[in-house]
Amino acid sequence: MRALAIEMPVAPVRVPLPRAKPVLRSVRSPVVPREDHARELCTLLGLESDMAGVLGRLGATPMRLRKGAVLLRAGDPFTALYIVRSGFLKTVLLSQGGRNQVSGYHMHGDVLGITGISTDTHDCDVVALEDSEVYALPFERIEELSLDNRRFQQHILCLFSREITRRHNIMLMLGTMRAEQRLAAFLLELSQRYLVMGYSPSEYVLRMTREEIGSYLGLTLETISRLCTRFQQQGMIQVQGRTVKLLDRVALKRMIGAGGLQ
Amino acid sequence: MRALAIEMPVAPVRVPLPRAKPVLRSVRSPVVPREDHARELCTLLGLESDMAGVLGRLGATPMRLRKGAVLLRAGDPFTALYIVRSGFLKTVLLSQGGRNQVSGYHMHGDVLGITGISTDTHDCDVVALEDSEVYALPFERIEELSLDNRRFQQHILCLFSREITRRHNIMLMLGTMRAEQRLAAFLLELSQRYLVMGYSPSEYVLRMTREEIGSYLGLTLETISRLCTRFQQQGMIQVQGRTVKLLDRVALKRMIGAGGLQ
DNA sequence: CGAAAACTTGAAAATTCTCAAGGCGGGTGG
DNA sequence: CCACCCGCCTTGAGAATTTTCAAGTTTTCG
Repeated sequence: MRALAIEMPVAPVRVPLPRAKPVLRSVRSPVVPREDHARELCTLLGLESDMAGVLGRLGATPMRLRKGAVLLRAGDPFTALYIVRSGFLKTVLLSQGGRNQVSGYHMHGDVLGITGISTDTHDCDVVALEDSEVYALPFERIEELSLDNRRFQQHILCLFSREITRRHNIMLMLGTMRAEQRLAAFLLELSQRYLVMGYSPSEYVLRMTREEIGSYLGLTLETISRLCTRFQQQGMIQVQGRTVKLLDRVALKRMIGAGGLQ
Repeated sequence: MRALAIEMPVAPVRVPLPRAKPVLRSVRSPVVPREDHARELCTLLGLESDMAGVLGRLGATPMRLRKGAVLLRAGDPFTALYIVRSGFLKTVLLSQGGRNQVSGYHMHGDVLGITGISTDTHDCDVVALEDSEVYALPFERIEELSLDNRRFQQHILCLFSREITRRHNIMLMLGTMRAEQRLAAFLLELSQRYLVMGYSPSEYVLRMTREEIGSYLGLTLETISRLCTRFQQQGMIQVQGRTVKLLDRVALKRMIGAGGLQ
């Protein structure tokens, strides 16, 4: 483990989830009974609560990351998978030629580090874009549990499959959409994620710079900036620094649907 | 199974693998003892041969696909994974907006259909670009075997992980390379695959149209065509219809390394 | 052999990048 | 507390890349 600014273990942050969907200015964790990590893991992984007993044997270690902290660095030995409890992280792919690209943004419930399995080494950096909490799930234990428990095994495979599907969507975006469509898709994707997490889907704060958005979308920061301005002029969104309001969701969706390459 | 032009079962095609690396005009299968599918699966999956006994319980079904035949169509129920024995196939991603993109080309040893797991439904088309043979591996049996056999389980997970890594490389290509770099990377990738399979890495026949190459690379067919011409003028390759000779591999690699977005 | 599909090439248009300059904002040290 | 600095963002103009449209050629296959 080469991550530096990591403190552990974590006492869950006790911030009650407001009833009305709040503007997400900072991602916080739901209230969880202290020490009962297993039950929370059930939720995070999307398993039924009767699996909590089984998950207890995983030996999940909660970790806290300060903003800017590195959870994984390319080249780190692979020992565990990670699942995000709270906060916001990015994954950065690196290639031989100094090429690099943000390949994903991660929040509550996302799984990190899967690609390390085949090479026993992680192939990308994972960095916290704000104070975050993750659980480290020792991979050996995951394998053991999978051998024991069919439902758990199915769930793990399902999870892997979903990760591939997510990449497929990114590939479709990079390969077939033009700039404005990519940004619209990106904004709506974030919106959807926040909605599922119980936050306002129509107003949120970006956790990444224009440059990072551009990297993820295969565009330059200037293009992102210009598009934000244009979308605002067209009345589809309102941008104020990193705060975004989606004013015309329908128009954004229409923009994605129409045209594109070819 | 909605695939139509499928005949089964298969008597392995008996074409001896020439000693000198032949120009790959048509992908053929290596000689395999009749009926001993399990042993061949070991090779295809990259498992040691002592796993053949275990693999026998998979109940792998060989299938033969004529050129143009559809192995999977988006929406098909998920029941099995497939592994390519011979031939050449493409995967086509489809999205709501009529958007579609070739997301991969597959040959000897590649696994298909992984993304179906999470939704119980396949989300992309798989089409044979030439006469091909695949094994269908009933997913239930894969799960059962995984519960029984740790090494097999590890291998399956490893395989999934590798598939994600493959997507990562495509994302890097689409997100950070310009047209000429993408094509160079594509040609070298094919070359590498053929080398591993024991065919000439410096001369091969493309199995797909310019349009399909373009779709995979996020470019138009005209761009592909122009780039082929230009690469030829620059003496890096020689193209004659679908036959490609790589004349200056170093130049191609240099082209990928240099520059790009940003 | 003929039709259809695939490919090449040109020219103009559109998109996106690059380079450059300036503004905003938040945090730090004086 | 204020000024300053640094990172981040915006905007413009010109350049480069890639697409689009159009026409003609070659190849494939029944």
